[in-house]
Order: sequence, then C-alpha cells, then structure tokens
Amino acid sequence: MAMSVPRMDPLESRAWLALVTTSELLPAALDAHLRAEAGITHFEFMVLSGLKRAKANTMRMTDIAAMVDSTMPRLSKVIGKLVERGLVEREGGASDGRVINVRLTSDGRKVLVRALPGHLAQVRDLIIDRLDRDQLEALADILEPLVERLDPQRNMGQLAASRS
Amino acid sequence: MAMSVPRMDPLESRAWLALVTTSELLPAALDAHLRAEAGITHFEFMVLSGLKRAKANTMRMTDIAAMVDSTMPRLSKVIGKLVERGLVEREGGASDGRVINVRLTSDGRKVLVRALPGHLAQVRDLIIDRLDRDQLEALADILEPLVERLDPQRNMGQLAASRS
DNA sequence: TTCAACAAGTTGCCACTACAACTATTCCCG
DNA sequence: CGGGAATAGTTGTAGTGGCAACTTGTTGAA
Repeated sequence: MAMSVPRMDPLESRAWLALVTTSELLPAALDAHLRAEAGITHFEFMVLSGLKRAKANTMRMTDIAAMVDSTMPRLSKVIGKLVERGLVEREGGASDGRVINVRLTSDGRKVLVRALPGHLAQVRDLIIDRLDRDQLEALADILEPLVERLDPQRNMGQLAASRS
Repeated sequence: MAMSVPRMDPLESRAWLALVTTSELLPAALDAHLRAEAGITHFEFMVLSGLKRAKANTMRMTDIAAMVDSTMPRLSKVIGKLVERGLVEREGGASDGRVINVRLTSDGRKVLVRALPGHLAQVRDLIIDRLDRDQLEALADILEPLVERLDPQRNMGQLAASRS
C-alpha cells in the first residue's frame, strides 16, 4: 500500500527544509528570549496576552486552551504555576459549576507589560523587519491554509481577535 | 531604553501569527505521525536519515549534532536510546580518541526505509502538494534568510547535502 | 616534558509535555 | 426525577529537552 510517493525535487526540498528548520528554531528562540528577559515562556506569554485582551481580563480554561492551541492538561499545569507566582487567579464563581475562570492579576499585567517591548523587538528583528510587504503577504497567504490543515480540530484563528 | 517598538499592523500580525502557529503545530504533527507509523520521533528520523546518506553510514557525534541542529547532550541521549534499540552502533576507533563514530545498523536502515514512504506522504499531504511552484519558491526564498538568522551558530544548511 | 587550556561526549538534575485515569458537575432521556 | 452519558478540569506517571558539571583525551607553550 505504502506505494511509491514521488521523491522531492530540489525546489520542494528547499521549501520543506526551510520550513522544518524554522519550525524547530523559532520556538526555541522565542522561549529563550522571553525567559531571559521576563522569566516566562512563550506559551505563558501567549496565555497572559490572551487574558489581557479578554473582557474583564478573564477567560475560562477551555477557551484559553483553544486560543493557544493547547491540551487541557498542559494548560492546567501552566495555570497552576502562574497562580503560584501570583500572575493569574482562579475564580470558581460561574453558573456552570464545572468551569473555572482565570483572571490576570495586576502582577501578571506588570510582567506582561515588562515583557512586551522586548518580545516585540525580537519578533521584528528576527522576522518582520527582514521581510518586505510583498513577502509578508506571501508568507501569510501561504501559511494560513497550512495552519488550517495542521490544526487538529478547532482552528485557533479566533485569537485573531487581536487588536490588543 | 526598551523604547517603544512600533506595534504590528494587520498584515504583519497575520504573517507573524501564521508563522508562529505553524512552528508550533508542524513538529507535533510530524512526531505523532512518525511515532505511530514507525515508532520513532522526527528527531530520530532526521538522525537516521543523515546516517544513511553519510559515507559508510557513519558520522561523528559533533557532525550529527550540527546536521540536525541539536545540542550535544540531547543528541547523546537520543543516540543512547537508538543504540539500545539496535538501530545504530557506537564505534570508538578513531585517530582522535575523543570522537565517537555512530553507524546505522541494518535494523536501523530497515526502520528508516519502513518509515520513509509514510513520512514523505505526510509531508506532501500537509505542505508540498498544497503549494504551487511559485509558492514553494517564495516560501524557500522567504524562510532561508530567516533560518540563517535564527540559527545560533553554524548554519545547518550543510545537510542540504541531501540528494538522497 | 609537563601542565594548563580546550575539545568531545556523557551524565545528573530539573522543568515541561503528553497521555491516561480520575473527580466533579451538568445534561438529557426514559 | 433518576441515572447513564457527556463536559470541565485536575492529577499521576513516564518520556523528553536544557543546562551545568563532569570525564576523558588532545594540544600547545614554557
């Protein structure tokens, strides 16, 4: 069955190699930078950013997980640590007794605000400022359908609700 | 000093979001697929592929690490497990007594050959076949300079010695 | 020749993620 | 309105990566 899949030609190889390599290096670079500058991971940064944008700085676990494209167990543990550090709070008061609301604390906001300029600068330095407008558009046009295909179930695009 | 870095405009946001998301989802997808089909991670797959291409199916640790863009500790542990599973062998016989040569075994080759068609098919399905020639070229042209920037020290591009 | 600096790999320890099992709550259907 | 199915979230365990410390072997300069 696993019949012969055509080998990659040079152009295909180039594109594929570049994409895989980027996918391995970029997350590591973001983590290292944010960790050094603000003591948080990129994942935590995205969580805190999402909370900051949210109404009342509050979201339920499930929605956060969808936004950052995470599994529940992973998110649960990360939130646990953020609570320990006082960057977010858990609030049980909801009509549905199962849901837990998570709110950004003022300390959390401080950490986020402190992390933001450096992070933005890194993103510009690594990516954005190295591409012209046409390239930015091409990149978005190319990757967006791929993301849709890659995303297990829900397309996390919702977080495109980012005007921040 | 951490002066105001200009916020991202919509186009910049789109491109950035698509790139980060891809970078998070793609490695997970590759790992899941390879693990299910051949019992190896994408990282192990790349190591085995590299060895298969290498002269005498042998490489030294440092060169492997450079090829797959890994730290030595990480590679050392992974090779340890591959040795346990009989997919590679360590050979100490070198002029420089410090270097360890790693060779692909026939079992390792078998696993690799078994994994390859499915992996190729996934790569085509997820990425390559979803892009036309112009897009492939644009993607490569855009990402290659970014990789160069992202890569800590040595540009792993050497593994572009892939004709295989 | 000898000893300090350096290079190649490995190991230990800690943090993080995945997957599965579990608890608690709500829903829904007879 | 009673109870199984489904949903929200947490916990336990094992596997994986990072960083620093360590071991072994090489180099080079006095």
